[in-house]
Amino acid sequence: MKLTPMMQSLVLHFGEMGSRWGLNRTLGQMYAVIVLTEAPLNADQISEALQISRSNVSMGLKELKSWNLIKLQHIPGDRKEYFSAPSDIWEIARTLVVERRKRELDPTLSTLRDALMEQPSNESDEYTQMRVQQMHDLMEMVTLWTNEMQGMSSEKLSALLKLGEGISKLLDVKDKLLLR
Amino acid sequence: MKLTPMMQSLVLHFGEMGSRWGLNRTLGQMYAVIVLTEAPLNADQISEALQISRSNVSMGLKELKSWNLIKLQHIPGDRKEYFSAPSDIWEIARTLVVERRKRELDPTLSTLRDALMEQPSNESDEYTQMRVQQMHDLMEMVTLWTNEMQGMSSEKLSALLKLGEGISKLLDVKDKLLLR
DNA sequence: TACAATTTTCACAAATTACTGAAAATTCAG
DNA sequence: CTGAATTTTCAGTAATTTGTGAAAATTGTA
Repeated sequence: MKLTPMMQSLVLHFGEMGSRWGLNRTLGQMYAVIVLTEAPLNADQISEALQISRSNVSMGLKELKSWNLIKLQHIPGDRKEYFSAPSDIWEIARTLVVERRKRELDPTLSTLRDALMEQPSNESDEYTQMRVQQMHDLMEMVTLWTNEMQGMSSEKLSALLKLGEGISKLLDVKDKLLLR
Repeated sequence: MKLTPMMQSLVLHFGEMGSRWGLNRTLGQMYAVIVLTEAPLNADQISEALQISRSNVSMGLKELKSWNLIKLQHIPGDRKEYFSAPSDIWEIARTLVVERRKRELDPTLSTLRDALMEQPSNESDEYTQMRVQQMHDLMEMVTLWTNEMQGMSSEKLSALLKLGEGISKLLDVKDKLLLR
């Protein structure tokens, strides 16, 4: 499978970004090619398109599966496995958010809770615990929020994000309503 | 500077997480010790606390400065430079969000725009462009949203996050109000 | 200005992470 | 059940990233 120049440059860019997104170069490139191609792709096609070894593709697919970012499908009369990305970009975004939260927040939340259970050994530990408490509360709110996001339809999510600066005004309105 | 066991374990944890947060182990540890200690710290203290070389600390501080995560201050009668984190945890969160956006979204947004300007070479490129458009729109909304966040006070931000599942209901209410 | 204290830079070394090819394991059509 | 097709694993290697010490640059006081 040969990539068009447009695809080529997008794939290269997503490769660069991959590492900044907690994935890595190859994973970024692989996901780019899967997301940006309409037809489901098999491992050999990805391997050829990106000029990387078949085994590397296998490992990458394993990782993408663990992120729930790809869908496996079969094509009648073909024994190979084909992969595609969700057609709804909001579904991809929701998945990315929840998976990153799992990896970036959940373990920390648990460590922070442990620290809060400990007995402070001196006044310095007391300050530490105070900060830990603040971080914990903040992260817990973010967690609740991302959970909420999981239950929202793409339409609703889109409407929420479109609010943009409106969110600030909406909050004010809410306060007014409750003050009555 | 010797770390208490509580600090020690928190610092180790934030080291582990550092790499998942787009920083790296040392940067995570450094920021943990700065955030969790009340008094401002100088490079030698950090170097000693984390058992890493003075030059490594210097590079780490440079990086933390570029993230706007630390404040430089001077202590009367001492020529050394001392660093501390903002006391408001929400300020730290806001900074993290905007800096990650700069690194993780802005460059991609620009690449996506470039791809949208190009002339599709065939129907496959047309599909690609359609997806690029979707990603672009989504990322632009997120950008607007994070900008909005920058202008919000810690109190308001906290109130917004506390809404939790309330946000969904609030959105419904908003629609009702507008439908009248 | 001179110089000691402090910070920064940078070439190299160490550590970590990613990639490959070969071999093992699995899958499924006949 | 067999065996060819396909996927996965894994040990070794390659590439990248991170950390160090020595030297250079900067800072600020006397």
